[in-house]
Amino acid sequence: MTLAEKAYVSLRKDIVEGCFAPESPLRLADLSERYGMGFSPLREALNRLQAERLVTAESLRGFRVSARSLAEFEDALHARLLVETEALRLAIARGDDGWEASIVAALYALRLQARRQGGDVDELKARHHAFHRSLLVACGSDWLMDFFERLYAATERYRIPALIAAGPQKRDIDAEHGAIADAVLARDTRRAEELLRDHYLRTAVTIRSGLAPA
Amino acid sequence: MTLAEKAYVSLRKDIVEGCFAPESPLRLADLSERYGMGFSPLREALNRLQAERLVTAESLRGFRVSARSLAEFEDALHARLLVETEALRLAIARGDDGWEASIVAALYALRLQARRQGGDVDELKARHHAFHRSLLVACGSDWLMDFFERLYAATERYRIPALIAAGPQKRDIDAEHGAIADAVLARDTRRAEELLRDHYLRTAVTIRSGLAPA
DNA sequence: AATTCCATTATTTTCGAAAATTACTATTGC
DNA sequence: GCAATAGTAATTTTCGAAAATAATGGAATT
Repeated sequence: MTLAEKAYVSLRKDIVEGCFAPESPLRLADLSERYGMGFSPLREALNRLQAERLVTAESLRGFRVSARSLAEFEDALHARLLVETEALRLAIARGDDGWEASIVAALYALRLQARRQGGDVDELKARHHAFHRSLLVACGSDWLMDFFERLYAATERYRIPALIAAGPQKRDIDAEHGAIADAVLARDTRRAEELLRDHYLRTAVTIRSGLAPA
Repeated sequence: MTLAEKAYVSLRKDIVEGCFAPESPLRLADLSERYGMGFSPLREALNRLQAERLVTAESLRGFRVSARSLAEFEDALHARLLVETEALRLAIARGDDGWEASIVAALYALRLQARRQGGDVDELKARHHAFHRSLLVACGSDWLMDFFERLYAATERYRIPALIAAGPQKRDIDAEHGAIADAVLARDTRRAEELLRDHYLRTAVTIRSGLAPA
């Protein structure tokens, strides 16, 4: 893996996880020290992230972490529902046995990590992402999967801080995931779409309440 | 405008217009000579285009123009219909007088250029793009507009060569545009969606017939 | 003849410095 | 006191060379 690729992965993770505050400038000298590389690979990574809307660039004034706002979250949520319900419909129509098995496996792995007390939070996030991706991956559309990845990252920037702010959840998220998986495996398109939609709308409620005061 | 931005604009245009054959390698030395700049701004532009799926990169083997295939075209078309019908619905629901006026203006400008014999083809393409964008811009969703721009570029890579290959059109594209604009201005969501859909599906027929032999 | 190995060449990737631009600070003039 | 300004520092952007890696071609070996 080249340095530019490493820079892309690290920066993307750190931005999504909120290590850099929204709108804070991403100075090359700082990044160079933080990640231990020269300017060139960092600039390449920043350009990729710019195309993904995770960072913004202004001519001759460098790069900043993209702003967060309620409006942008609502927009991303709306786009996400559009993209994911369509991808889910296609996946249920097209998915084969291997796809079904991969959903079961992803859900199982997610639950293992969720129940492990004091487990690695990064690993939990990765498995959560993997589960949601597994539901859609059989849609067979590179474009929809690309949009899914973008929107997942965009909304994750809101979800993580909101979860921390909201404290203990009243929701049984594990059960929600289970119900979605059941509906998908039963090829019940309408029910799966509805459950996935509700799942995201419930998360949105938490995020909105955490975002309103800020 | 920085050199990297110029490189991005030029490269994007040249790739969409097919100046570089699909899958052909984009060698830095060649690009450096073609665009009259060093490697750094070119690499930054290529990284942005990679995030947009117009170029592909392989570690330590540089960049290539993304492949074209019937499957990818069908995928992009499908995603485009999903995104644009939703954006159109929102725009019709939300657009104000200024938006309506901008559609009338864009259509008028497009027709002027289309009827000008021997006019600048680049200008015609730009106005065609501007007209289609004007229909959607009132949707108020940055994400959907972002996806629109991506998918427009992706499908334009197929449309231009197909138009050349197909020769004189039997379609009255001008009338199709007019009908779409009329339906949108009448706020007839269902009809507007249907006409836009048909418009793209007709273009798709031409593209498929031009792509099948290749 | 086919294959492996090595040397050479071509190309990408990265760095460090130079150039260009912006941001900051202190000073001047009113 | 405050705006304009010149000078300085900080920062981004770009270049050219160096380092790293891949591709090529030819000789030696099986």
